[in-house]
Formats: sequence, structure tokens, C-alpha cells
Amino acid sequence: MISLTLPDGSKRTFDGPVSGLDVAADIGPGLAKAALAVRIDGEMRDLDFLIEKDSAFSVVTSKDEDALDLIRHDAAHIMAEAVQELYPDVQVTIGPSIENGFYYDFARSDKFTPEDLVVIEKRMHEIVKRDEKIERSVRPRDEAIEFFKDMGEHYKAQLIEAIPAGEEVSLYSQGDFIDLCRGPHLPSTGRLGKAFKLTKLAGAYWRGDSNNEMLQRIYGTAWANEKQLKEYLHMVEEAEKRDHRRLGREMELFHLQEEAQGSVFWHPKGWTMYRILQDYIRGKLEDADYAEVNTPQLVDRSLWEASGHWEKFRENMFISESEDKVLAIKPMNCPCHVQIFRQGTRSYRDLPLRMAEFGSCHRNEPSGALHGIMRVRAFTQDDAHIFCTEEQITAETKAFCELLLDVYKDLGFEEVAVKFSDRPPVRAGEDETWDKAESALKEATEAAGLSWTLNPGEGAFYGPKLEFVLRDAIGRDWQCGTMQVDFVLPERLDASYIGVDGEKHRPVMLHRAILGSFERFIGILIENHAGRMPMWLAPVQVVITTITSDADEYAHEVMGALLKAGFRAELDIQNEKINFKIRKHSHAKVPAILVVGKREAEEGTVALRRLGGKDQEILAIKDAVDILAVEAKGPLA
RNA sequence: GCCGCCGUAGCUCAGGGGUAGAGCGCACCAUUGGUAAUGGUGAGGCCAUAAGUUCGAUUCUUAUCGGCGGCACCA
Repeated sequence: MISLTLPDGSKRTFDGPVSGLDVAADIGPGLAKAALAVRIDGEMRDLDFLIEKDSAFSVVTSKDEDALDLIRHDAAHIMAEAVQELYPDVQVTIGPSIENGFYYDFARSDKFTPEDLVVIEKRMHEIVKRDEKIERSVRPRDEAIEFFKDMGEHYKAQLIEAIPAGEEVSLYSQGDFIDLCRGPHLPSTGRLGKAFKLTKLAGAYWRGDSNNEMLQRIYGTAWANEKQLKEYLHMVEEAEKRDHRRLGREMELFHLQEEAQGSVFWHPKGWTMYRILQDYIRGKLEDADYAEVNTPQLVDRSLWEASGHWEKFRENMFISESEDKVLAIKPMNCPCHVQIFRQGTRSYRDLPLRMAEFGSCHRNEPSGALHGIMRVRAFTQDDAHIFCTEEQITAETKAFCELLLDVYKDLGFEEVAVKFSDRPPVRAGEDETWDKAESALKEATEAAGLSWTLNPGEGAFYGPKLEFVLRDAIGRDWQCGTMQVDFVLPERLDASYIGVDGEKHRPVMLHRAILGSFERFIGILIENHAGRMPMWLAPVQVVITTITSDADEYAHEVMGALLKAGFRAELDIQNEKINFKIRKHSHAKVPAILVVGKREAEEGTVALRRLGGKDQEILAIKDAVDILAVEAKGPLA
């Protein structure tokens, strides 16, 4: 007798072992038809999984969140089947489901072309139509290795070799295609439906290791129904319009050119945004009791050797020479800050000492890593180092997390993904120290009310790390803020303070940045707001424009009032129709347009029009200025 | 850096072995108009760079540089 508990709490009993599909059918024929998989005691299983003991039971249909994973994974398999049918020389490797879709990596000497994707996709639809049964089987590990080797699937064999001897592996087959897979899968290829599309072709290293050969990866997207697919494709299209590289040009914020690869040419409007952001951060740091400094761009090799960067970071450093000296353009500010700390004798009374710099850094990033202004070779960090005692780590970290969240909120980011990276395999410092650093960082993060996901082994060589990650319009994640605990650099560069006991002690160094870099953060800001910046950040806050030239003189008067009130305002008395000018400034994403014509000139009013709005508001000049002034007030004011 | 794709006017793109075209933008002229494109005229290009094939290359080939998408990297 087997008793199954359904999601609503009710129970069903069966005389003996039953398959998931049987249970679904027992509940209702409609459900059986819609069933894609079942969930038994929380584990997703194939529909024909035989249930042999009392369990919690639920049916997974296309309406479930989990179903997408299943669908995407199946789409990957069906793609692999299609590829193997079309190109028998190909070896299959790995094909997981990912966010929004799936991919599969293939090994093949001939290259896939974009045209091939069309053919493969067509074949996938045929396989769905064939509605091949998807069947699970189990083989002993060694037998499975032989099996795949015989098939010429050496990558698969290699994967199984990583599984401990004596274990069994599960295989899934559909038609003539068989793949190593943990499952679960749909009962047949027909269940995939039509809501999928192959999207791009890319290279990817075997097992993610750049020492290995490169495979050919095909990406696709897959959804529960065609409506979802259509929505997704539309969303991607819309997101492309928010790309900061495109908006940067359209809004005349900045440009990049090959003579200065990886460096930004900031135009007046972009630089205005940059300065506003910098002033804002500077204000926040002053409030939080940081002291701003500025340190050299060119620093002798010897300091980088002492800090360890020459050894660990040399490849990414730009080098210059002068007379017989080798100088590095600083890739980071930390060693310089330590130099300031080291001047004179420090007391425990000086701690925590918070030293901030808008530090201009250069890193010779691999060419393939560059991306708009998000990943550049010359950038400015909103960097700071907090020199403190071990006891102060928790309080400082907590205060930093709060400051960061505060800033992010002001800038329009309510949700931040936090990643905690713990000790890497190769590291400096004792395990005991790492224990201390990691738990202090964790504790403080929790105290700040943050939850994180673990990035195992991804910490810096000198200490654990918190990463604050924001997502761009296209769904790419970018690390912006960071907080790192460092016990190593103070030691290497001999930073010390005199403690209460009159003895020398090593301070701990906390490396931290809120924005990460101005370049990256402004890129994210542009995409997050789709270029429609809140008024306090908008490079041009208000445009005054005229209906006819009769109002030119009055428009100047209004302009004067706005300038006097401190607005970043522009006057447009171009001899064009008002429709044209409204359109022009709307495209430029100016938050407010003040239209003046004969009427307004006579009455001393302005017609206020908001970006994207249809209505206008007739206001006295003073009232308009007052209303806009409230909106233009930044978070610091 | 690696794999693939791409490089034609400021931007978006068409074209194609006989030295180039559109729309937008820009300039000039006319137009003075009530909230997302007024009309006309005109100026812009060593067709990324270099070599090769050819009577002739922007078009074909190769290399270089750069861009894009991934991968790897990202203290």
C-alpha cells in the first residue's frame, strides 16, 4: 500500500508501485494529458518514474516554473539530435538549460554557419512532430564509457570517466539519439511544442577551461508556449534600444574610438552626468566620515613588486619608462593609499581611518573583454580603503553595506544581487585568519539585512569578498560595488599603528567601492533608466522652446529665471514647427519642456510638458520654477 | 586572448570586377506654425588598412586593425 500526499494535503492510496503518469491519470485525464513530469518529495522525476513508497506528490505541467527548465533541457537534447542527424561527424558534449533558454556544445571540425541554424531549427520541429518517446535507461559506469567510445563520443566518455567507478549512470534516448543525462525529461519529443528558436552561434572552451580546445556552442530560447516566446523576443528587441552604447551616441553622452581603445571620450552631456554623480558620491562619503585623497598615476615598479601586483597582475598593467626607471600606470589605488597611511606614526585613535579617492586606473584588459563603457581599460573607481582593527571589521562592513544600499536606492536600484566569495585555492594568509575574515564579513552582511549567494573559491588572494551585482538591459550581470577584507597588503607594505598597549600592530584593510567605476555604473544607470534620467541626474533638465519667433524675447526671460534658479536649461528658438521641436527634445530625453508662445508671453506663463506625457500644464514662471526645483533636488539636498 | 560573424556618408543600411546609393542628421533658402517629423536645394565617402589576383578591386583572396556575439579573464 502506497500513500501519496497531494499539494492540497489530500491523500491517495495505491495497492502497489505506480508511475507518476498513472497517478496523474487517477487524479484526472486532463491532468495526465498536461503532465510533463512529476515531483516526488521535492525531486523532479520522469512521468514513468515508479513510485514505490509513501511520498509527497505533485504534477508538473507547462504552467509550473520548473516546467521551463524541463522544456529547455529537452530543447537542448532535441537540438543535439537534430545536429547529429544533419552532421553525423559531430560529437556532442554538454547541453544544459539556462536562463531564458538552452545551449549545446558541439565538437566538429567544420564550422556551423548562421544558415545552418535555420536548417537545424527546422529539423528540430520535425523531431517534435515525430513525437519520439524519450526513454531512460541505466548502465554501469564502465560499460557506459565503452558505449560512448564505440560511438565515437569521446567527450561524453570523458564526462563519465569523472564519475566514480562502480556507480551507474543514466542515459536518455529518443529516436536514434542517446545522451548521458541525469534527467528528468519530458515523456516524448512532441511535448516540447513549437515555442523555441535558435538564437546564436558562439565559441566556448571544453569544460570552461581556456587551455582546452574550443567547441561550437549553439544557443536557443525555449518557452512553454508561443505567446511567451513572442513576448521574450519582443523584450529582447526592446532591451536593445536601451543599450548604453546606442543611447550614449544618441544622447551625445560619450563616444569610443579605436585610437583610444577601451577609453571613454566623455562629451559635455555625459560629463555633466559624471560630475553630478561624483558630487553626489563625494557628499555621501563626506557624511560617512571619509577623507578624500589623490594619488599618483605613475608609480615605480618597486612598489608593485612589494605589493605583489607585479607578480600577480603584471599582464594587466600598462608600463612606462623614464630614464632607467620602470613605472607602472596604476591599475588600482590600494598601494598608494597605504603610502599615505604610512606617513608619520598612526595611533589606534586614528582608526578606523577611511581614505577615499576617485581613483583613475588603467588595466590592460583582454581585447575580447571590452564592452562599451562597462568594461574599459581606463576607468575611475569610487575607491576607498578603511584601515581598522579586526574588531572594527563588522561595524565597518555593516556601515558600508548600509551606505551602499542607500546610494543604490537613490540611484534607482532597489534590488541588488549580493555574492559572497570565499577563500580561493591559492591564497595568502593563515586559515585561521581566513576563518576570522570570512565570518566577520558574513556576520556584518547579515547585520545589514542582506542575503547573498555563495561564489565558492572566488575571493581575492588576500581576503574574502562581497560583490554587489547589477544587471544591464540585455540581462548581463556586472559587478559594481565590492567590499573586501584584506590582512595581507598591510603586512606586505608594512602598515602599522600604535595600539593602546604602546606596541606596533597591523591594521586590517577593507577595500570597498560603491559604484565600482563611474564608467560601468553610468552605463548601468543609462540602461536602467532607458536614458530617461531622473531630473537631478539629467544633463539637460529643461528645454525652453518657442512656438513662433514672437516669443523669443520672452523665452530668454524664462531661460534667465531657470538659470538663476540653478537649472541646467537650454533654449531652443530654432525656426521650426513646435511639433518638430517637441519630438526632437523628447528623443533627447529631456525631462521637461517649457513651451512658450504669444499667449504665454502675454500672460507671463509657461506650458510645461513632461517627457513622454501628452498633457501640458499652464503655470506662472515662478510656479513652474518652484515645481521643477523640487523635482530637480538631488538626494543630498 | 580564443571561436564565429561583421566593417560602404556623422547614424541606420542598400549595392556590387568598370572609382557608389537611400533615409535620418548637417548646411542654405522659403515657411512664423500651439505640443512627437513643413517643403525645396546642397555639401558629405581612398567603400577600415595593407598586400595579392586582374587590363581594371570598394566588390575576389590573404593578412592586419577595429566592432559585435559568446567563451576565458575581471584584487
